[in-house]
Amino acid sequence: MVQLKSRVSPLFLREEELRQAMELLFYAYRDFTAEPDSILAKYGFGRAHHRVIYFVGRKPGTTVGELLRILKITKQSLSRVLGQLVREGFVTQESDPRDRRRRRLRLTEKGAELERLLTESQCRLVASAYREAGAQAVEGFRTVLLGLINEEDRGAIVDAEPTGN
Amino acid sequence: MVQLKSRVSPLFLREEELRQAMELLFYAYRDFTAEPDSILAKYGFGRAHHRVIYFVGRKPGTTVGELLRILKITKQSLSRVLGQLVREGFVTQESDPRDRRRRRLRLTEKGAELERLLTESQCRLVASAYREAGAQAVEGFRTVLLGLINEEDRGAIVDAEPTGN
DNA sequence: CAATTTAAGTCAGTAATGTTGACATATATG
DNA sequence: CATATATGTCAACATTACTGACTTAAATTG
Repeated sequence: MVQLKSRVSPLFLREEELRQAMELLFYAYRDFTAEPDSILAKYGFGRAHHRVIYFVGRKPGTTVGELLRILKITKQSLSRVLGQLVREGFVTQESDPRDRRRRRLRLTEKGAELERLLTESQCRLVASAYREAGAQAVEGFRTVLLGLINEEDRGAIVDAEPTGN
Repeated sequence: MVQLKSRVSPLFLREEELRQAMELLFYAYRDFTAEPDSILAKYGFGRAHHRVIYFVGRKPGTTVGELLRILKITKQSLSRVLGQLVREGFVTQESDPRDRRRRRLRLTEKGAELERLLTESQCRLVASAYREAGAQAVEGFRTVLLGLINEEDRGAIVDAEPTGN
């Protein structure tokens, strides 16, 4: 089969390989978000809330502008979701003392709890895939995904060291 | 730094590693869908249309039920998008002669053209990431992503051989 | 200091994508 | 014939995103 196909079209395997990558990304993302989505639904939240909770938890003190650059959505879209999270006591805002235009965002204890719930769920999935795949595969996974990401953002991910403020 | 942190919490690197995976998936998916999204916008379509066009193009003769299992959305959600694609001449439906309840879906030439446009865009991105990463990394990428996917669906991706009907 | 830029927020309208629930039709199968 | 299956449809609604126009407060710059 494979021999026949590659004789007919030498590009077949290559295209097949690339299409497989696309499908893997689709299915993986679909399943990667399924459990968090169902947890969030219990809180009346959606995937957008998850992203805010995740990135604020990941880097406490993030500003609104930073979130906008990460999420690549409009200020108005973020505002709705962030406003809900603040009103419902999952996230706090406080002016940065050095530049009081900036609002530093942080999770409340309630917010941190939800963040843990969501992250633990995804950690289990990723940890299991990592274990099954092995360290070398994990390295390849990271390399390829990094290559899919906009160059400007690559640094932010690799460097990411939670500074604690 | 790393030494200090891993002394403080031996689980630090592990959790850090898992969080990095989550972020890689988020950023990669964000950037992976960006270009198709902007192409689709010119046609008045969105990501949902892309998925239908992609999977119908990938496996001509797919039925509605099969699409529903792949996309994991409701019949009503699919119907809206699929209906548009049929009405606007991107997809055709014809009853399966053996089981005339089933509608076999296929791309029209117009649909195939759009599919190529979208897939080529993503192919370029994936091919570039694959080239930079190397064959071994690609293998790891596939292994890990496969591990993130629901077991039931894993087979479908690996086996996937377009039968041409 | 005055003018400008930056960070954030707000109001209004619109669109895409998804959901539930109820029901209809055609076809296949036991 | 009764039932199950595949598909389609109507209606109402929620979430997430968008554009455009404007405001406020604070920092920066000439």
